[in-house]
Amino acid sequence: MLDIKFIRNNPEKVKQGCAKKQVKVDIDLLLELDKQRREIMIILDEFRAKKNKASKDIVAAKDKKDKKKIISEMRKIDKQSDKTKKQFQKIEKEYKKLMLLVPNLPFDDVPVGKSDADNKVLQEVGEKIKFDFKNKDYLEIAENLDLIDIKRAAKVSGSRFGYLKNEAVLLEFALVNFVFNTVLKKGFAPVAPPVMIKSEIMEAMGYIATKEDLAERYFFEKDNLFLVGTAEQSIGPMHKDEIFAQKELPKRYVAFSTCFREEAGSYGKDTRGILRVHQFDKIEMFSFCEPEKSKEEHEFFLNLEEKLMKELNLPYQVVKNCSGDMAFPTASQYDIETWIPSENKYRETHSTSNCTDFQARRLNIRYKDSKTQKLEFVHTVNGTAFAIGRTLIAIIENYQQKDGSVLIPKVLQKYIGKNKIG
RNA sequence: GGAGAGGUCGCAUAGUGGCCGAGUGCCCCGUCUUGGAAAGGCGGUAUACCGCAAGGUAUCGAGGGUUCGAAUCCCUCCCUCUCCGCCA
Repeated sequence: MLDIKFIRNNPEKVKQGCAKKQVKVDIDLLLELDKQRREIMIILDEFRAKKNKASKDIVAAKDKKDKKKIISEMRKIDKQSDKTKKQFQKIEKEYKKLMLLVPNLPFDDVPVGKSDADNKVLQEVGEKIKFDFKNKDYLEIAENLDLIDIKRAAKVSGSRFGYLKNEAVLLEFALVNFVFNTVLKKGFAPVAPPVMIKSEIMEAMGYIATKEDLAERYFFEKDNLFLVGTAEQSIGPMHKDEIFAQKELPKRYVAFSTCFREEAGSYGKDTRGILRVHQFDKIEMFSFCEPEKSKEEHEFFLNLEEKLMKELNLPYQVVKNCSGDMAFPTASQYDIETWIPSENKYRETHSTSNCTDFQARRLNIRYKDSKTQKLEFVHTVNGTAFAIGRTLIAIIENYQQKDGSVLIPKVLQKYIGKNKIG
């Protein structure tokens, strides 16, 4: 949520920001509703002030006749104020609805663009392996080594599901341990969060504002619960309605969770294997920090992601997402794309976002400035440590050997107790 | 799933229709005392919105209702706890 005062003072900037983000929302209507609701609010406050005063007069009045007189007057006023109240509630409801449709605005340095095609590559890191044999794609290797079973998953769950088996599972837990050992030193608290969250929480996190977003989510109507698409959606609201002391910040979490995505808008896209599935496990980092430090924290997250990638020795590129490819609550975003030899291209494996105070405002998460003693909204930053499925794909493809086996990345070997699969 | 109890200002509690935005204790902050501290004394201590301001309004889990007036009464929902059942 944006600050209505900011929208009032910078309507053109907000409109431009929405346009850059490819979000259609009627800012003029919003401002008109805002104006109306404030006008009515003043009238309503006057009614209430009158009523409050009358209440005191009733108590103070000694004479019964006086009391009756005041009470009958108040009955009349009540009818008017009820009308005003109804009017106010109607406008307020529309106003709030519209407010929720306004996305976070991109920073000025975010490249303007429509889709991921307009993202800007910042740098390529690591050397793409040149195979001296005909390299295979990960699924073929994984099926040969009995690491991934799509066929049986289709039988049991349908398309876009997969069983991980044998060393793939060991690799998953190795990655989890590797990440935890790395980031716990940086002050992250580990969390295994709920993966079902209330609809109002999903809304506050800014992930069901658009039709596309909504279509992407799994929802249990009878329980009013959404399945999370990322642990971010469960970690952010942990501190809803809370106030941090300044010294507690940055408050960092690293969460392991399963993630659920409908992939409704991707029919026919990446239908093979486990690249794009309805369910996958992911380790996600999240931070609540001071407003002035969120850019720094965002860079820190990107650096951590790169550090993890470098330790796995996987070639990747860093991408600065364009305005149209950023999520609704995001002001600035980087993706890391990892080299997939069989496709001869980089594929998205990581994403880190600075959501500024957009989520904190909706969730009412603040901190007390130790100098001014004032309450301010925190900023939230999130980032992928590893999306397990896609990381497995990258490992299998980049570490494959001529004989069909797969080497295990050095930093993971100690968790598995061997250096090779197959 | 069945039966019951309950949700008040950071915490603990008081408060059963007007004297309650709300008392008390603890915590915290300031201050006095001290070489310094503890103890003690005194004072302070919610947030949001509207307004240039004075000030006004709202908030006792959430939302509705009754009433001139609701923390207090009624309804719905959410959450917590206890016992029973089921269960990893």
